[in-house]
Amino acid sequence: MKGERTRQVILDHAVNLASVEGLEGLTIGRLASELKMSKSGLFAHFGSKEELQLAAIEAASFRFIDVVVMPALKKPRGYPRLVALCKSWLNYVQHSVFPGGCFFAAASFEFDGRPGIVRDAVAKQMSDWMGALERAIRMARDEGHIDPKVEPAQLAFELNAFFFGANFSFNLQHDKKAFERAKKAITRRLEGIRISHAETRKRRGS
Amino acid sequence: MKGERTRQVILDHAVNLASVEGLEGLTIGRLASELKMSKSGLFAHFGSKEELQLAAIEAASFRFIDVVVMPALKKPRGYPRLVALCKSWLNYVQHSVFPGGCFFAAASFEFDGRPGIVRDAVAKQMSDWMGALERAIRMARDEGHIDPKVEPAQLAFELNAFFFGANFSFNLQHDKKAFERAKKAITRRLEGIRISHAETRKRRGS
DNA sequence: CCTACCGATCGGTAGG
DNA sequence: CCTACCGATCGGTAGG
Repeated sequence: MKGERTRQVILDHAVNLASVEGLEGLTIGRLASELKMSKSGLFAHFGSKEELQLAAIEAASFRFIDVVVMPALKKPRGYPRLVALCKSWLNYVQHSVFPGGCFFAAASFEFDGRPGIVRDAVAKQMSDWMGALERAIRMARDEGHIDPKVEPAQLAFELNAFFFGANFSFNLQHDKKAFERAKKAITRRLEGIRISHAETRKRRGS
Repeated sequence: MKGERTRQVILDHAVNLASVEGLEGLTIGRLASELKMSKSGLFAHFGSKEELQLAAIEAASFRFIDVVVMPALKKPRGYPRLVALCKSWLNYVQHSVFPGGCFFAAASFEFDGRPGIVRDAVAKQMSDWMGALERAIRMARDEGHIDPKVEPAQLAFELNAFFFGANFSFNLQHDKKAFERAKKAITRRLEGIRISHAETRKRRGS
């Protein structure tokens, strides 16, 4: 129906605006005027600013999954998928999928000092993402592609830190070497724990 | 004089408030009511919200230098000072020197998608900090404490990413292992490029 | 989805 | 440093 389509148009714009102005800086008045709607007409779709924020977080997560996670899932599980996930994250920031930089990095640092259900929703999205990253690492380990002593949560922490670092260097510092640096850091870390094909076969005893 | 003292009290509070609510979320009205001053009396110290934001950034930088940079400078240049800098950064977040988490990490992600002089001031503070980190690395290299092939800017990028990662895990995720993870990541990276005392003497030909 | 409105708060000013 | 304001905008409501 039409109401649902309008809602999607609103949310798409809300997500872009929030990535620049923050989830608190996102205002119903500005959103309405940019979309040439009345404030109350737009407001009626959500019922409160908090609901709008929660809906924006959900919409941003769909976009993130679409652009970062899904393409990587086409790669075979193990080392190739893990590398694909890292590459598509860096691409996602490089192509400014959200105009103000990574929506979730911004939201994480905006809400990390405040309580509330918006913060909880941001934290949930981030731990879902860290969980996905961890699973990709665990699979690579179970496939015998990386050192079995690797702790998935530790490596996920480090990779995510490099992603945040790339987002920071690129968007705040406008450093052209941001992605080169992040790639170098990630590659060194992953190559350091990689097990060669020959070694993988040997370990499997095949 | 008394005006200057009042100004410091205001800025001290402004910095704390901004670390939680963001530099845009910092409002003159709330600041005034928490300090039991009139809005206009407080306002007169700065002349505009933008000037208040710039003054808060400067005050935050003094606090940061005091707590993170100065103590590390007491250590001998080279590897010990580099390690001290990393440790005091993690301590700084662990002890919540700013109640809402690292002021500069928050400000970086808040302003990374917007133009203006506040953004420029945040970017300047961050590149000053990255510069200090780079210098500490370069000294360690020049002292023969770490592999001469290390690129200071690359390593500074990586260490800073781990700091942001620790801030994220600790403040948003309330992960008790945040600092353990960051320490492990930093230690592995630094130990990997470290040159032993014996080796340092040999390379110097002494 | 709209117009018309509400009280509260925003940054900022006048005048002292 | 204050009181007393200003226009603009905030989130939200009434009624259609």
